[in-house]
Amino acid sequence: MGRTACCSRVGLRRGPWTPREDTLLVNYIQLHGEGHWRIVPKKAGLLRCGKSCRLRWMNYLRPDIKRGNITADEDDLIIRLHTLLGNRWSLIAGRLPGRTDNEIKNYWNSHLSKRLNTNTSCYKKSPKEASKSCEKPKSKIHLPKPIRVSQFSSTKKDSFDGGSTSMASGSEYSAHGEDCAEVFNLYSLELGRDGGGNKDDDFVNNDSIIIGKGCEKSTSLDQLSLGKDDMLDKIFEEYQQLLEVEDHLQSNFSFC
DNA sequence: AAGGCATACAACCGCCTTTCA
DNA sequence: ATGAAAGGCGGTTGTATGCCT
Repeated sequence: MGRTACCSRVGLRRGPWTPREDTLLVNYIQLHGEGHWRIVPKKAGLLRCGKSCRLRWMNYLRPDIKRGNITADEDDLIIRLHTLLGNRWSLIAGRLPGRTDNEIKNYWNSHLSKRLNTNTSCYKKSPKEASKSCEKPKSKIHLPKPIRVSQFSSTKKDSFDGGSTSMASGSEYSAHGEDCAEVFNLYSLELGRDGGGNKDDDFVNNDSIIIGKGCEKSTSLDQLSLGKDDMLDKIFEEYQQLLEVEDHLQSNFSFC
């Protein structure tokens, strides 16, 4: 509370990272793993704040980051997920292996938001009707901010387990637990069949929420550490579910 | 060729949540 | 129970690059 930004301390470098700094950071993390970002710069010999190191690693240096253009499939998935989840980039990124929240956020801001703003056509409406009543395509079904559930959130210890996938695994937790339940609640709200009672109660307390195949709230470590293929399968299944639910929503609501 | 403008994206900021002593 | 530290997230900014006139 009321702390100054760590990067504002005098003597610390800011701005673009040099290749040498990247190398120092990568070498350090390969040796010691992620986490304890506060001490990373000191130990790695960097004149950066810990937060800056974390950001650089998460958004740029991690070996599992997929670089290059967003594919059409990813593009489509981002749009659909954004429709359901809003600006919750980390959740969206959790469903796009190798993509970072920052990258998706940038992509959205520079490409998709403009594209969608100019595309005022309405779902399944005649051009006539659309031009009459559509101001904007419905793209927001926002929930209150989700509560982080400690059961699923990785602890500081967890994040220091030496893996290169701390962030990714955290996202996987989300992808298969927390936000699935959340999306389920969201679907329930939209479909007018509240899962019963306070959705936050469900979200937090109901250990047996079943979203459908491939999206159950699970607490098993085995399930949390899914293999890459399993993860991709699950993502694909969830994608299909999103499509189905979206179709359902479209047939139940008039969007404009 | 040069200047202005638009775009893309890396990086920073500030706030919130979680953890732990 | 409480407060500080650390991690995480979304919004915003700064700058490099490309395109257009």
